[in-house]
Amino acid sequence: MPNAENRRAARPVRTTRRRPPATIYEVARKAGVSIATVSRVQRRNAPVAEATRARVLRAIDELRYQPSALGRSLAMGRHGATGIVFPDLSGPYYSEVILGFEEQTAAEGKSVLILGTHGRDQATDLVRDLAARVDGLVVMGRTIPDAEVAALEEQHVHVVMLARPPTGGADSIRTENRQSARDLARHLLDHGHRRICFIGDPSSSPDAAERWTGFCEAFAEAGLEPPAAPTVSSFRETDGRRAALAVLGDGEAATDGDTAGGGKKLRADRPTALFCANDEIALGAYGACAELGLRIPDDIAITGWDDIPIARYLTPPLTTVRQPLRELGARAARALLEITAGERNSPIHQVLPTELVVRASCGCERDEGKPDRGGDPN
Amino acid sequence: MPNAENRRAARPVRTTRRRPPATIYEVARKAGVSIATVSRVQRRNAPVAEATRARVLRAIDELRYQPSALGRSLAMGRHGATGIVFPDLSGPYYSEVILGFEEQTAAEGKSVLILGTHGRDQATDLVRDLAARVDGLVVMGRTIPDAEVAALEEQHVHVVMLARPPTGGADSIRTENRQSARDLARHLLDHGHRRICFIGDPSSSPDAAERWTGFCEAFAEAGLEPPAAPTVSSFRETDGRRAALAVLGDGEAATDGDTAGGGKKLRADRPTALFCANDEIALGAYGACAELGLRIPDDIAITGWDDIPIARYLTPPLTTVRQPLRELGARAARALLEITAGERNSPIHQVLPTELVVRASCGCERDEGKPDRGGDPN
DNA sequence: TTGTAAGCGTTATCAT
DNA sequence: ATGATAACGCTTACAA
Repeated sequence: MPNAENRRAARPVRTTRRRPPATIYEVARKAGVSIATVSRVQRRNAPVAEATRARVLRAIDELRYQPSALGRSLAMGRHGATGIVFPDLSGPYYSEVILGFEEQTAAEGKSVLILGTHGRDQATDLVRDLAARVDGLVVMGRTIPDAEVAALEEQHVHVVMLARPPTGGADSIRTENRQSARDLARHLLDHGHRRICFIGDPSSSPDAAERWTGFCEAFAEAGLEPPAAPTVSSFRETDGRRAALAVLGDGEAATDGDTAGGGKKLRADRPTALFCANDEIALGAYGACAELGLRIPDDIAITGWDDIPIARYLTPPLTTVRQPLRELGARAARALLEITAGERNSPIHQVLPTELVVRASCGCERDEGKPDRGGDPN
Repeated sequence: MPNAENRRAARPVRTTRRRPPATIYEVARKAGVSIATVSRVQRRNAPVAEATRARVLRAIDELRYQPSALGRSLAMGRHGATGIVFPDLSGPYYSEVILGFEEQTAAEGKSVLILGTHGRDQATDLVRDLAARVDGLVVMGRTIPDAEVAALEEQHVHVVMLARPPTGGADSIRTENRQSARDLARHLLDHGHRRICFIGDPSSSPDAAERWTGFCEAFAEAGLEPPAAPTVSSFRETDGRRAALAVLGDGEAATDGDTAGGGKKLRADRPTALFCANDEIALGAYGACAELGLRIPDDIAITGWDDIPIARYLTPPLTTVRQPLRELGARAARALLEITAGERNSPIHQVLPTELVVRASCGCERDEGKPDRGGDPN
């Protein structure tokens, strides 16, 4: 057995001599009752005589007793916590989703654990470990393979898929992509553009894949031949810049750090519009155009996706597609809370609508109001 | 708000009848050993015969055994998790800090719990509850009162203060404010400005208070009389706009929703420069100026704080002060990991340097390169 | 090298 | 209304 002696003695003195936290036993002894009674006093429902309750309460107060979350969870068989897993945690996308998720979950008195896999190869282990600490978790996109999701469910961890099509018996919450992409591409076609380049990586995420599909469908509907393939780029600004430079410039080395850009030589067959898979890529494209001396939207039209806060402040303001990010997180939370509470035993699948936000970067003149964004709390 | 119509209804019951997760006992029985041996196989250090280990490993695999984090934590007396508490979770500030915090903590194999108090009055209870689930936690700014921090330490929860001066025996990590604020205000004075207005709320956070102090010191150093008081505003864009409208306009109702603004009438004694306590406020000020027909920086200079991603994309680009946000989170994590690991028993206090980022909104011409920002992972 | 058994701090089921 | 006491799943002296 773990020797209690050691535990309390060993610590190399932090000036304030702190005694170990009080347990339910100490409270019981001090109040002259059994631990069962102390426990009852804590759980509201149980019947306890007013007098006893008062005594116990006083003991609790004097001992500054705080029940052990561990002991309680073990006894009850539930963690009272949920987790959310993302491939990455940087950027406006995640913070909004997390915000929505946390708000809902905390309101329910549950704790929130977050995990970013950051492309680490032990991602599966990390997720598995997280799963062992929560009653259920939300997994985003292609963070982990389908098989792993199944394994998780096997382990009795309720899981909700975020921005990913249904898998197994898990709930799923996504935003609409295909139709919006089709509308946006159609909009570009209506502007008269014919050589439109899709910048993004359909193989990197379900969302990107659907945007690419919708993009192609717009061409088909217009009786046009869609581009054979997308110009691959991750969802990062620097990568977007590189990709834009590649399709617009004439191949002069466009190294990442090369501020001078690839010179001003432009490709003859360059596209007249760039359909970026997200706003960060569009941001990179803006930079590339600046380097190449291309004016937006006169020389080239650009569209993004997400409507991140920066979008409306760019010059020209970025035409994009807004996703209800916070709502996405909130719904994921609600779904998870429902299943962990056993209120539902058959999976539901939701697809939240997105909204085309037409600004000036596509060639339109329109613009609109101002938003409020949360901020530095200090 | 998206419609719930698309919630697809019930597919019969969850088909997979899931048996409860395997325990260490089942593994032991299946492998023909004692639970102690199974436990030993899991903790690497313990000596176990190769043959036995193999048998146990196989049983673990077949049973898909995953040790209970609860049981383990209870037995070991540690949670293997840390928490971080913010007053709010929206905006670029938090996401960056959290990112830095999570990276460090996850790398150590520990889980991360996050909590936003969102001004809820039960904030203290929420924090106390969180504290019961972690080995230590980081508390930002004025989320909870000093007394509560002390109480937490009493409960054996290690705490690290973030963006807040030292309290009790807790570690503290902050960014430099006073000197930078002085430098920035001085810069404005050097531009010839004399009526400079500080927009922010010193009473809302230690950071804001220090910025106000430094701001005033710059005047004193220049032999000038500093403004008597700041123009109070929370850290939000809408509030910043309202405040800016109040000091610049001549009092026409500047209601929040009033897109038309307060007309074009300007105050005669209006300031020639706005020193905003953070970038969000500056953003609101930009909007206010647009409404009032004031050109930046010709008619009025504006500065912010934080250097949020949007800052460099504004027209004109915003002069501001950059804080090492991710580093702030990372350091907080490291400090926490050190104390929970018992590697240190006397508190340390760090103040990270900030960097003045001069762009065009203050009246300077300079500008600089492009950044990369994390993003939508889909 | 391996097994036995005593905790860890709760909740919950019995009796009383 | 209250008290014993058995779980809950694990780690770890100590014995064998």
